[in-house]
Amino acid sequence: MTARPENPELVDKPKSRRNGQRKDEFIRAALDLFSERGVGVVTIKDIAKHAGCNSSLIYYYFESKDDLVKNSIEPYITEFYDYYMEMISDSKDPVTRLLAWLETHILKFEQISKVTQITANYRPSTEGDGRVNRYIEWYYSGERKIISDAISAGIKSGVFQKVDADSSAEFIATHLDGIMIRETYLPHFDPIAAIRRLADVMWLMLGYRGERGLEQSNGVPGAA
Amino acid sequence: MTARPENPELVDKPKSRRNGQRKDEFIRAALDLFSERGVGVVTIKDIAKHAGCNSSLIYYYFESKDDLVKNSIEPYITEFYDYYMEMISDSKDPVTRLLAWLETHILKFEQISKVTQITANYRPSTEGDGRVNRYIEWYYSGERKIISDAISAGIKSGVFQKVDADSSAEFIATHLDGIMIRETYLPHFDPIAAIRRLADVMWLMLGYRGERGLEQSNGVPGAA
Amino acid sequence: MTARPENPELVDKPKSRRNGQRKDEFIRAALDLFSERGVGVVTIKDIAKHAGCNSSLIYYYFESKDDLVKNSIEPYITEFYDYYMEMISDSKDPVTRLLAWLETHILKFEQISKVTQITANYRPSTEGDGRVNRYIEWYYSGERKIISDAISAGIKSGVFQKVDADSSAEFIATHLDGIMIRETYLPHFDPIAAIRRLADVMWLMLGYRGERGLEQSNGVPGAA
Amino acid sequence: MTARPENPELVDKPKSRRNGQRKDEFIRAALDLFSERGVGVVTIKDIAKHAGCNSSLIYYYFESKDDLVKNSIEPYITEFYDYYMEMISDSKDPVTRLLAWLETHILKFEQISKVTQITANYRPSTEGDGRVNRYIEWYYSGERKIISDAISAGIKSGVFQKVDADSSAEFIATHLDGIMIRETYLPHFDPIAAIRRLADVMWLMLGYRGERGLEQSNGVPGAA
DNA sequence: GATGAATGAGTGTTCATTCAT
DNA sequence: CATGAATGAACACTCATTCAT
Repeated sequence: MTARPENPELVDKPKSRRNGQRKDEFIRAALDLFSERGVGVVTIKDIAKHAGCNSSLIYYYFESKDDLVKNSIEPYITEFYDYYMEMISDSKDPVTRLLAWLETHILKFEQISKVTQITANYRPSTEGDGRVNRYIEWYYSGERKIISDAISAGIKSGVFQKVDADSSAEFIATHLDGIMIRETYLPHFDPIAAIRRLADVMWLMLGYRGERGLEQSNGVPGAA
Repeated sequence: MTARPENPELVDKPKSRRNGQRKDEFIRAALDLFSERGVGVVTIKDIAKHAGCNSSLIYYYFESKDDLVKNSIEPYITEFYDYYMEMISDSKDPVTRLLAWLETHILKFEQISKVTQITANYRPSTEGDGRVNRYIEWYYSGERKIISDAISAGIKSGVFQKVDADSSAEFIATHLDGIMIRETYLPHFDPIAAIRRLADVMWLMLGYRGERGLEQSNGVPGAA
Repeated sequence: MTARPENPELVDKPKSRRNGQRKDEFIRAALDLFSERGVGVVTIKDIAKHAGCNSSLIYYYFESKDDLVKNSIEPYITEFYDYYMEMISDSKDPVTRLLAWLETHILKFEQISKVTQITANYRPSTEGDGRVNRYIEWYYSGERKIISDAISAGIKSGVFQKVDADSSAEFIATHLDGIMIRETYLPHFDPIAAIRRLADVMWLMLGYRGERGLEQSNGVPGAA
Repeated sequence: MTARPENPELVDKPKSRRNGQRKDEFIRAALDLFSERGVGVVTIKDIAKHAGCNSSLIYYYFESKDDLVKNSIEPYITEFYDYYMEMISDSKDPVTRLLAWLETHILKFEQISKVTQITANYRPSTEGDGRVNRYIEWYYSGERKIISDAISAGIKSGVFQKVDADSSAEFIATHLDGIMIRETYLPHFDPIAAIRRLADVMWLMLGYRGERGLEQSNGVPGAA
C-alpha cells in the first residue's frame, strides 16, 4: 500500500526531541491562523504573536513562509493517513476500507478541513521548488488510489456492481472536496451530515445493499 | 468538444458600446488573472500590464480593486442566470429544470468556474459595503432554491421518488462546488465529464428512470 | 501712494471680455475650496466639479495649479486695496486712514480671510518662479507701509504721541494676522469683535483720545 | 541673545534612554521638516532620508504619519507647559504669571513656534481618533485660561485696572498667534522683539505701571 | 472651447526577510 | 535560542498634467 509514502524527517520528531516543541507551537499557530484567515493575509508577525515570541525566531526554525506553510500542512496529512491506516488495520474488506475513509474524514474533519482550506487558496510565492504543490498532488493521488483500489476489490469479490472504479473514485473524491470548500462559504453548512449523505449515495452507486453504515462513532478509532 | 465556448457574447460587445471597450478589456483581464492566480496575489499593475496600459487608468474606470472584482464577477453571474432562464423558457417540468441547470454549468463552465474560483478565495478588503459578498450569497442561495424547488415539484408530480428535497439539492450543489474547485488543483481533471457523471448519480438518487439525460454520458453505471 | 501697485493684465478684465467669465468661475470655485480645505488637499478635479466642467479645461485657462492659486488670490488682494482707496478717497487724515484700514478688514473680511488662510498654508510646488510668494510679500509690505505712513503723519501733525512708527505698524499688522489665523482654528472666534478691540488698543498705543471709532457700518463704503 | 536655546533637554536624552534614540531622531527630523515645509508636503521618505535610514523603519516606531505628527508635537507642548509651571513655581502673583507666560514664549520660542506652524496647517487624515486635534484644543483652551485667570486675579487685587478679562486674554493670545505665523512668512521678522512689544502693550491695556517687565524693551512707548 | 482618456511620478503603508547582538 | 532593529520590494491608490479629438 503506497498510500502514505514515508515522510522520513518528520515521522519520529514529536517525542524524540524536546526542541521540536517550539517548532510545533509555530506549526499549530500557523495552521490555525492560515485556515481561519487564509495564508495570504496572515503575516509572520501574526503567527509569532500567537505563539508568544519574536517573529525572527520563525526563521530559525523555518526557511521561509512557504516552508512554514508546507510544514504546517504536512503533519496533518500524515496524521490523517496514519489514522486511516490504523482504522483499517490490515483489513482487506472493501466495504471496511471505504467506510474507514469516510469515517476518517468525519473524525479528523477539523484537521483535513484546515488543510484543504489552506491549499485551496495557496500558491507558493516562489515557483522555485513548489514543494507545497507536491504535497497537494501527493495527497490527492493517494486519495484516489485508496478509493479506486477498494472499489476494484469490491467489484472483483462481487459485493459491488460493475462500475468504472476510477471514475467512481473521482466522484467520491470530488464530493469530499466540495464538502470541504462549502464549509468555508456557508455559515450553517453541516459537513458531517454531508459526509453521511455521501456514504448513502456511494452505496447506491456501487449497488451495495449491506446493512453497514457510518456509525456515530467518535474518539476511539480501533473500537469500530 | 465545444463545451467551453470562447466567451461568445463578450466578443462582439465592443461594437455595440465603443466607450465600454477599455472597461471590458480590464474586466476580462481581471477575471482571467484573478481566477488563475487568486485575487490576493494579482496586482493592479499585473492587470494593467495584461491590458497594455498604465495602472492608474484602472482607477479611471473602477473605484477600487474590490470594485474591479465585483465588476468582473457580476456580469458572469447575471449571464449565467439569464442563460439558465432562457434555457428553461418558462417550462415547469422538473426534469427540464434540473437538466438545464447542469447544462448551463457545462455551456457556461469557463465563466462560472472562474467566478467560483474567485469568490472561493475572496474576502473584500473594506468591510464597508461588502457588495461582492452579497453577490456570492445571492448566487448560492439562488442555486439551492432552484434545485430544491425542481426536486420538490418532481416529487409532487411523481416523477421522482420521495427524497428530502433540500438535502438532495445540497448534495448536488456541493458536488458542483467540488467540480469547480477540483479544476483548480488537478491538471488533468475533466469538469464536463464530471458534470455528466453528476447527472447520472442525480437521476439515481431521485429514482428517475426516464430516457432523457445530458448527451453522451459514460462512466458511472446504474443509470443510462 | 504706492500701496496698490498696478496689476496690469487683470484690472479691466471682468467686464471687457465675455470669455473671462469661465475663468472667473474657476477662480471663485478655487478660492472657496482652497480657503475651506487648504490648497494641498483640494484637487484640480474638485475645482472642476465645483465649476461644473471638465478638469482639463482648467489647463486651458491656467498654466498649472500654482498659477490658479496665484490667480485666485490676486483679484481679492486687488479688490481689498481698491476698497481701501475708495474709502479714504484722497483724505490725508491719519485717523481716517487707520480707521479705514481696519474698517476694510471688517467689510472685506471674508475675502481677505480666505486669502490669508490660503497663503498661510501654501508653498508653491515649483520653486521656479515663486510668483505666489511675490504676491504675499507685496501684500505685506504694502500693508506695513500704509499703517506706518499714517502713524508717521499723525505724529507729525501732533494727533498721535511720539512712538516708533514702523514698530507700531508691525504690531498692528501682526495682530491682524493673528485674527485671520485664529479664525481658522477656533470655532467660536469673532473676528469682527477682535478687530474692534484692536482699534481700541491702537488708539491707546498712539495716545489718541478722539471720539471717533469703528462704526457698525456695513455694505456701502462711501457712506462713512 | 540666548533666547532660543538649542533644545536643551532633548540633547542629552539619548544617554538616559538608549533605545529611544532612533525614535527621538525621527521626532526631531519630523518636527524640523513639518514646521519648515508643512505636514502635507513632507513625505515619510523625506523624514527617513533626513534621519539617514529606510522609510519603513518609521513604521517600526510609529503607527502612521499622523502618529508621528502627534508624537513630534506632544513633548514640546508638554515641555512648554512644564517650563511655565516651573517658572511661576506656585506664585499666585498675576504679574509674575503673565510675565512668565510671555517669557516662556521667548525662551521656548523655537519649539512652540514649530508646534504652532504645524498645527496651523494640519488636519489629521483619519478622522478616527483625532488625537492631534485634541492636543491643539487643549493647548489653546489652556492658554486662554492661564492668561484670563491671571488678569482676573490682578483686577481683584487691584494691580490691574478693570478690563474684561476674557476679552483681554483673547487679545494677548491672538497677538501671540500672529507672531508665530508671521515668523513663517516674513524673512526678517524678529519674534522676540515682537513678544517684548506685546508685553508693553499688555501693561498699557491693564493699566499696570509697575517697574517690572521683560528686560530690554524698546519701540513702543507709553510704557517703560 | 471643451472633453474623455491616458500617464508618470509619487503617497502612505505593509511585510517577508536579514542581521547584529 | 531569542530579540529588536533594519531593509527593500512591493502594494493600492492619488493627482497634476497632457493629448487627441
